[in-house]
Amino acid sequence: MTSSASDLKAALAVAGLRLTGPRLAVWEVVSSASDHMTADEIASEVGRVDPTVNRSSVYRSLALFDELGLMRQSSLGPTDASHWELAHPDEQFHMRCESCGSVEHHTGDLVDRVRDHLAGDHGFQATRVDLLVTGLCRNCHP
Amino acid sequence: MTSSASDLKAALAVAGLRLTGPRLAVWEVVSSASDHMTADEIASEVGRVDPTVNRSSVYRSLALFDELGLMRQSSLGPTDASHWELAHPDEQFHMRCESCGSVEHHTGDLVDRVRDHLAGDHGFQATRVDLLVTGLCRNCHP
DNA sequence: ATCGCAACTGCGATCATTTCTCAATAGTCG
DNA sequence: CGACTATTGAGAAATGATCGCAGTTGCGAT
Repeated sequence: MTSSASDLKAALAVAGLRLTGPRLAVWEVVSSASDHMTADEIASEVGRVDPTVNRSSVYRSLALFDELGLMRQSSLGPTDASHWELAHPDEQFHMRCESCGSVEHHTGDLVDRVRDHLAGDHGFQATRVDLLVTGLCRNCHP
Repeated sequence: MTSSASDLKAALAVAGLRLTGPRLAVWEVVSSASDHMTADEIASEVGRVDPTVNRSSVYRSLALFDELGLMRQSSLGPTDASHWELAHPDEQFHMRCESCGSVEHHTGDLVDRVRDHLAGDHGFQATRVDLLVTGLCRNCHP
């Protein structure tokens, strides 16, 4: 068991939950991915490692990890399937280029500044900021 | 025909498209709504006015209006159904209170500032900014 | 170790939302 | 009027996600 797996086990344990095969498989697939993945991609990859794992369990695991704050669900458009990635301590957002289709993950203080602005000016205490920017990336605009 | 309906007709005409019954009905329902609506709510309301209008046409009209920049599609969570509202010249974003469930539409320079920040620091030319903030509104947090 | 029980899973049905296909209809322009 | 094309209704189907249930299993307590 790798160290991140025992971390996962500990995180589950404090909530009275267990580290199971499906959950570990989902965790390993997502955490070893270089990019974010759709639930479907995750399910396929998990299925290659362990074909007995059911799709429902993948969804259940993802929802659980999201609830525990271990992963983050995001969407690249109202119609598209959700994407999943490990939660990052610095909140991040996505910039999608509508020309080349690339999706850049971006970390920075922008999200924090949005949060502060809302707290100050609007009395709104943000727990979660979902920001998706669509446009032309550096390589694609004139 | 109201003035906004003839504006709509003109906007369609420049694209070589027609103002039809279903399109007008969808337009009137959405533009007379005080809040944003789901496609399902729009379809129901359109159905009350004209029961012969098919659901598909509602979806088609909404997609068309979005493409023409007349309406705006947004989503309050990766799983939730899309919501539609008239496009607003000042871009706006949504603040959803996770306690009382209220959704506040907010207009302001925040979105523009995000846009400017990305253009300056990251060379990203944003055409669209989707911002959803979840948290506790003024009335619900301590 | 092994026991016991609640957490968890596989399975498959089911749901909700949205898109598709296609033949029929209807504006619009000459 | 006649042809051309946009548009529609109708319903099937694709997609993404969730649910209920009966059986299984992880893991702390014994």
